[in-house]
Amino acid sequence: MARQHDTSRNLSQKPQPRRSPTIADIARLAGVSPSTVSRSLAGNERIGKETRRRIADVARDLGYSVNRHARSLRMQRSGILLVLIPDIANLNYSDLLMQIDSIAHERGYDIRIGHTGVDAGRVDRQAEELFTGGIDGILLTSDYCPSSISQRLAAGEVLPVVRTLSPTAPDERIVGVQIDEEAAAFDAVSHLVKRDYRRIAHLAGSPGVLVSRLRMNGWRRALVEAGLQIPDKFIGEGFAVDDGRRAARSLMARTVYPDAVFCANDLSAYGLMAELQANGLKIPQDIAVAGFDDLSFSSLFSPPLTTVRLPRREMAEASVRYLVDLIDGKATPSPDYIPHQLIIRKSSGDRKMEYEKPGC
Amino acid sequence: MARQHDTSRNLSQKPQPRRSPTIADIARLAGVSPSTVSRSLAGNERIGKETRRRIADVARDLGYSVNRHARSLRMQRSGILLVLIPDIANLNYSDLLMQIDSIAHERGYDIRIGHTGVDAGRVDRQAEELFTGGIDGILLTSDYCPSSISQRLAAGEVLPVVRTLSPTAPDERIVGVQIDEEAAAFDAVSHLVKRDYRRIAHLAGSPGVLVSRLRMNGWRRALVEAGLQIPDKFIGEGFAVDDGRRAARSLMARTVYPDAVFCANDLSAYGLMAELQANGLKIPQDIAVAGFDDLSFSSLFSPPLTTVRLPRREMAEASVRYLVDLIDGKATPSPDYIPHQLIIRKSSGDRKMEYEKPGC
DNA sequence: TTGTACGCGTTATCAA
DNA sequence: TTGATAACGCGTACAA
Repeated sequence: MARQHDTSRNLSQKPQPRRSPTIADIARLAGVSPSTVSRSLAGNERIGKETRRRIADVARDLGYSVNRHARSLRMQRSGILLVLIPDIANLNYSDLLMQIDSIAHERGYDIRIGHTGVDAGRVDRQAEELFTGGIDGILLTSDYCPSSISQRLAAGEVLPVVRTLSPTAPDERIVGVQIDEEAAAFDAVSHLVKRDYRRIAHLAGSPGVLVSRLRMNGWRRALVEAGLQIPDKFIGEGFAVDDGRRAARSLMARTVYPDAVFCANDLSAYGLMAELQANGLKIPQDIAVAGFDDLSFSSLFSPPLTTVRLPRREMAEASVRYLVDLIDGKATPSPDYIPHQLIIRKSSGDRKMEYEKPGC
Repeated sequence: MARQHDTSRNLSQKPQPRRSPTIADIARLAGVSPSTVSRSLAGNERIGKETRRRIADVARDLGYSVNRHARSLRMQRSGILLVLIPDIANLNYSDLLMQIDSIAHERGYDIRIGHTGVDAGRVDRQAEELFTGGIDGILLTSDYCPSSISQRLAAGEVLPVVRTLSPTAPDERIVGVQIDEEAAAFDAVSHLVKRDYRRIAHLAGSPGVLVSRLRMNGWRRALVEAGLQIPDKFIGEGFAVDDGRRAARSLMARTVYPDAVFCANDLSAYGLMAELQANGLKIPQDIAVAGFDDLSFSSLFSPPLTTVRLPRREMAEASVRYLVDLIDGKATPSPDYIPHQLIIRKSSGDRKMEYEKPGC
């Protein structure tokens, strides 16, 4: 029985958002024990039909919802996946993130974001929570891997960690979901060859990153198979828009221009195109361009950019599924390559074609 | 004393990632009580110098890190902010999100993302955690507000909820951090007028959204003040790229073209420009274009897009600070408008100017 | 079918 | 300066 006369406490307490209902509250009002409420709300237990209804009613009336921290503490399981992303404001990652979020949700998980590009120390701390129960698993999307993770991996522990997007394995033991980067680059460059471009330069990514080497290898192999000459130097390096701009300037400083450029990603291709166009060069008439990623803006540029479409949806799906299986302790076979696709747009138009460019 | 001979349990247990150290473990090894460990690790308590050192050493050796769920449960405080975002893959939001994340971190908070555009029911459930201790506060970035929040707000409760980016208040009681949308639109259109454009059309946003009405008002007012005719119809509606494309087609179906279009946001301006250019129209010679948002790609288009820069960094900073103050129960004055800025680029180039377009 | 008792890891209060 | 104790809200083994 509540003591009806003890109003002093109510009067003295601050206007704090009053405590939200717990299963104990429901139990009291429904005239059952807390454990019965817990079981009933969990669903799949043997509970009296009438009891179940009464509990459900009270819970609804009270606006009950479970305290996730209490549950996580008790269950030693949080239902949270940590996704490590270098840069949310990069469309390649944010698009992937959206897919991951939606698929994780289908599997009953929420995601937290670890911003590796901004503050690695902070991300390392977030990753530690894998061992304190704060998070259940980690999804890597770049070659960054928190030190605590790689240490334990090296010690032979099996951890719920999966990598996608990036083909780089910070540790061999981390399973990855990826495309065949080299084959994709090969396809893109071979397409340029087929369109009669002959001096095909490469805007390489970052030298230290495996994905750059793979895409470069694809480019090189395509040239070799076509019997074309391989330039001794790239026209530039880097994945950022400004790297593309810089590459364009260095390109235009030469005596002989390439007639096509295969860029390691779309972003740098944007910068390259913008700078070339700002200096009066026409794409693809003067120089053709191809990229890698297929960001949503690539179809909007004038001319729209030919590029390799990264199957982000499929990668998200496969990697989340794999990670969840790992968490559940189910052994699953290591996944195959996800199929990629070359999207041909006007930036690589056949140089001998007539363009529907009006005017001029 | 640990029973040295009780190895049976170690043998029988599965290769589970063994339990991570707790303060109890540290206490045992350091020869003190758990409470002392807790206080010492928390920092600002009166702890013996030697004791403190010993505890710190043991904690480091064990690789201890705090269990966030246990702490949150005990503290009734999670250190997590829920940010409601319609679409992470929209640069306007993802850029804002990055700023928010970084500033929230400075203030000691982590953020969780609520994807209102994808699954509103799910977001409503996430918002419920404000009352169960799962999250400490909510940051709104669109006009979407979870039902449980608006209900309690309507009931007069004071909640740690702040809105930014969107000028729409789902509820008057929610404080907002915003720019003067109407003035910004006015500035953009006035700039077009100054550049001698006379038939300035408007690609409106979504009719139901306040931000659309504000930007439209700014457009209208600028025309009125310049003594120009106000078209009886918009050339289209919507914020998406495809809405811009559609608007371009409807525009080109007319007998008299406008000579400039003020778009409610950059994304729709991208679509408009792409479609106009695909049909041989030149920007700005045939039609000038201005947008709103200043996404990072707007400087890359050819021609680069004139637009209103949304001060996302400043908005993130002010709104997070305000939210944290609200959580801490500090009364702060409602913030003023954040200053905006018009970024003038070539898409609104003076029509009488000679362009450095080569060729032709 | 339901209730009792306990523990998940932490911090706050109180007493020493 | 330190330790014992309780409590945050939940789920579950065990007993009834």
